[in-house]
Amino acid sequence: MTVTRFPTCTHDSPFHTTLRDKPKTTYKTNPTSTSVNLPLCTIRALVSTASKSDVSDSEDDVPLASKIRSKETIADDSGDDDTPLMSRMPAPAAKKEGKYTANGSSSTAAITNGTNGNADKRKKEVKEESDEDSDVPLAKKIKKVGTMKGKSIKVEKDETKAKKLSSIAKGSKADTVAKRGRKKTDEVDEKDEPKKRRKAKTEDSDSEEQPKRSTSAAAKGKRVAIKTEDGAGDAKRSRKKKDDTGDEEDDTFKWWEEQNLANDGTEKWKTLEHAGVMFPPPYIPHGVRMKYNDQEVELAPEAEEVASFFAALLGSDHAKNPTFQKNFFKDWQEIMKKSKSSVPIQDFNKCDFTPIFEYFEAEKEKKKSMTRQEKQAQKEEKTALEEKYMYAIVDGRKEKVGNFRIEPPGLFRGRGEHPKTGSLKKRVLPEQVTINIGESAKAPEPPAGHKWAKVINDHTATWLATWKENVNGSTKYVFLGATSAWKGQSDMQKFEKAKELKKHVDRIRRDYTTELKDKMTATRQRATAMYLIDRFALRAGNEKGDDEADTVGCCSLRFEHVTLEPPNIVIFDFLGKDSIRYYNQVEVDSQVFKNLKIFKKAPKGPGDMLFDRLNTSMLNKHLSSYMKGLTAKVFRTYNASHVFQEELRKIDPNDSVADKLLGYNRANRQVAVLCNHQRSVSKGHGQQMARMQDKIRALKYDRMKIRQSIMTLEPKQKKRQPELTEMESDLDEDWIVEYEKQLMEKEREKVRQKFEKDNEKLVEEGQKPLSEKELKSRLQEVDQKERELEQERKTGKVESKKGSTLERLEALLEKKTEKIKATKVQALDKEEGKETALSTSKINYIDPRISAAWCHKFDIPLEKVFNRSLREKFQWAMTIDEDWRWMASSLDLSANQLVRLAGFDSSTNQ
DNA sequence: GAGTCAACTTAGAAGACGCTTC
DNA sequence: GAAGCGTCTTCTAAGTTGACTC
Repeated sequence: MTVTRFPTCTHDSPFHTTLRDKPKTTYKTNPTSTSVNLPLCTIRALVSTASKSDVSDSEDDVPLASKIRSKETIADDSGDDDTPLMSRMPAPAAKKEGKYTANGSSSTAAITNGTNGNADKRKKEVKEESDEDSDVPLAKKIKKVGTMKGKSIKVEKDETKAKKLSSIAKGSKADTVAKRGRKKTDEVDEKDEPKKRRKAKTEDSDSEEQPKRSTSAAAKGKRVAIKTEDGAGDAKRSRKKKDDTGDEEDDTFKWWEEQNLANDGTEKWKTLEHAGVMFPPPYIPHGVRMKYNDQEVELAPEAEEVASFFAALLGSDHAKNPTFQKNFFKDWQEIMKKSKSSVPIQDFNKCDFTPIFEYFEAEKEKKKSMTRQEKQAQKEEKTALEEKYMYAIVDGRKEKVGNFRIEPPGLFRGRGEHPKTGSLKKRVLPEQVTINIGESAKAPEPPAGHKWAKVINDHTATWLATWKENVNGSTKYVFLGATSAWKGQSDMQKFEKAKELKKHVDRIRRDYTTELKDKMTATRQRATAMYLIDRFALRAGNEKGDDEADTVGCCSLRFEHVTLEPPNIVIFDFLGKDSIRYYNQVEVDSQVFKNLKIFKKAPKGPGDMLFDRLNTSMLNKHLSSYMKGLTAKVFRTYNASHVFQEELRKIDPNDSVADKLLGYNRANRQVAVLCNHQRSVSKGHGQQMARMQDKIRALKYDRMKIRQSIMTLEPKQKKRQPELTEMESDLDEDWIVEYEKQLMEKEREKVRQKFEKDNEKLVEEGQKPLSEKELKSRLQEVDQKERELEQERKTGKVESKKGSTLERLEALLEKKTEKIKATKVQALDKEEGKETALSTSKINYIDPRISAAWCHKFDIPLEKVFNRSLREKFQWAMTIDEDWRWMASSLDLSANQLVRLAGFDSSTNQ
């Protein structure tokens, strides 16, 4: 039995094999297999681990996974102090002794807390420097701060380089100065903190707001200090400078520079203006007749509209889904009852929607063939109609609205086995829509002849409009866009909360480990669930209704979702959010294994809840006793960001930018795998992979020929370099014969083309074209080459070109080997990435400040890791705190220290 | 404490867009 | 300039969480 784990992880990481809903047998494959058609788990493991050197060619025939494993073992044994959090989860004995404190954390703690050997000296230095700094005239300080603020990381590149050079020359003086500044602001922050608490208490008697205050204290404290110095607190709206990334100039409210952000969780705005929502255009009948029982049918416009919803999906998985078909047909018939069709439609199987489908296809083609100008005109027309809805004015600031369009009618595309998939989503009328707007603002006009359900002025809500959809009765909202202050603040608070968890996580782990053995079943269940959420990034798992898809999370796991294989292997196999399959085969703590065995014990059977004495609210209530606002969800954010930074630490600082980026993407991928973020495989993926595989084989063939040339030229090399005699993997006699045949065919084609081209040229120049005899002679040369190849195959001897030397051939061999490695990595990367979606983790789970700091540290242009949308969404992370960037540029901080300072390292746990 | 609901975040699919290659 | 492909954007489904009610 092979435990499927990520060989990359030097710890008992929560990485797992993640698979779509496919037959189980497909995945229970030996991960050490070398077959080209590697099982996904293996490929993932290979890619995530394979670095340039990992895809070592000299070990070509050794299973890659095995190679990686052995490497991993070495890494494991190295006693690396920087072992990530999860590996420091102690073995049971250590747990008993309460050895949860991270080993090797002293240096880290020292960096953060200033408690290492030189700490006192440093403290003194810092204090002196800090005092010194306090004498700097205010105007100068403002200037100093000002030059750092508001610039993109890339803009600062040269400045950073200069700083680095300067600090090398002056023994990191720049660094010391920067630290001095940080220390000073920290001190200010500390002094201010009790005041802030008092103020907060006065403002809000509800002490539950504490975490929000700590959030602002952590992140805004320094900002507050800076603000106090530069007196720019009233800069409600600052103009973003156009950076060299080509981004447009725009108005951005830099809320992260504000001192007094509305943070009490009640009032979100004082004034709010917007233009309401945009309704989809009314249906215009196309008049194309579908067929019923081979007969053309004339439908009333309402019925035609619904039929068209289905027709547009012909060929898709939805249209093939029997539940989808059934629900659509039922709702369509209801619509048809209201109007008359020329032929009564009773049986779905007799319906032929192809004519409508073809009509849509033709329309698509028409659109495609429009000229550039026509397309542009259409786009401008659309923008003109939408413009007024695109922005809202919140407290006098212009903010982008996210989804101002009312969802158009259509067929509900429920995922997985949603019982209501295919049901008709009816057209939303203004009478169903509630508008939320400021009292002083003019309420938007509803479409002519209509009125709004309600117009309200709820200052505690961040939605601009809401309505209820008819299929599931769920509430839909119009919110501001991701770049808005509301969303940004909420995002930042989320990451601050995750950072805060690091202060508590050791205690939480210690406690749940103890509670795994508790007498009370409910407590043991809770502890076991916490273990699973923490270790495998499972979602909380609310219970679901019968009218929803049967998906589960941790608390809602059932008997059949967990298989136990002694001594301590657990196989999870269930459908999670969006009906994405979660399959993971893991080793667990022996007590967890025992508990799961008990929770599955008879009379429980399929259909029974594993944690029958636990639910998400009980779990979250318990978690919040450790830290205000701590819920199951926070563990996902915490572990994702933590894993990400740990993976970044593995990147060699001396690597090229391209290699660093490869490392960055791999780190991102690890997080995506951890969180089970999947995507569907693109249509052409198989073909693309086959092409890449062909390319690798062709390169190996070339290398084989070079090796043979070396041995022919210098037979003694066989003894000196026995690997020269090794057969290339993936190449066999049959393949070589076929390949050479193809090669010669291509060669002949080239000769013919060249011959024709030569003749054309000659004719152009008024000369006599070459004779057919010449062509024949040239082709005979290819025939000769083919015979030589055959001979080489038989003898294994390859005559090298004139002037070839051993050195040259060896250089050529090395080059070819490098090329093979690079192509293999590329192929593995592609294969691994085929069903892993990186964007979800980047958008939602990884603290953008880690990326920003990393880019800054290694001079990587930010746009290489964040596209324009992300740069806008995460603006707060780029400019919020000088220290993040400053830390990144200081030379005496290692990459490891850097990421620790980014705040996601468990080794700083208290 | 179970049930319900509002309000928000997280998620993958699909469509749009733009770059590269032939 | 058409095709192929990857990336970005939009859309909306599907989660989580906390408040409220009984």
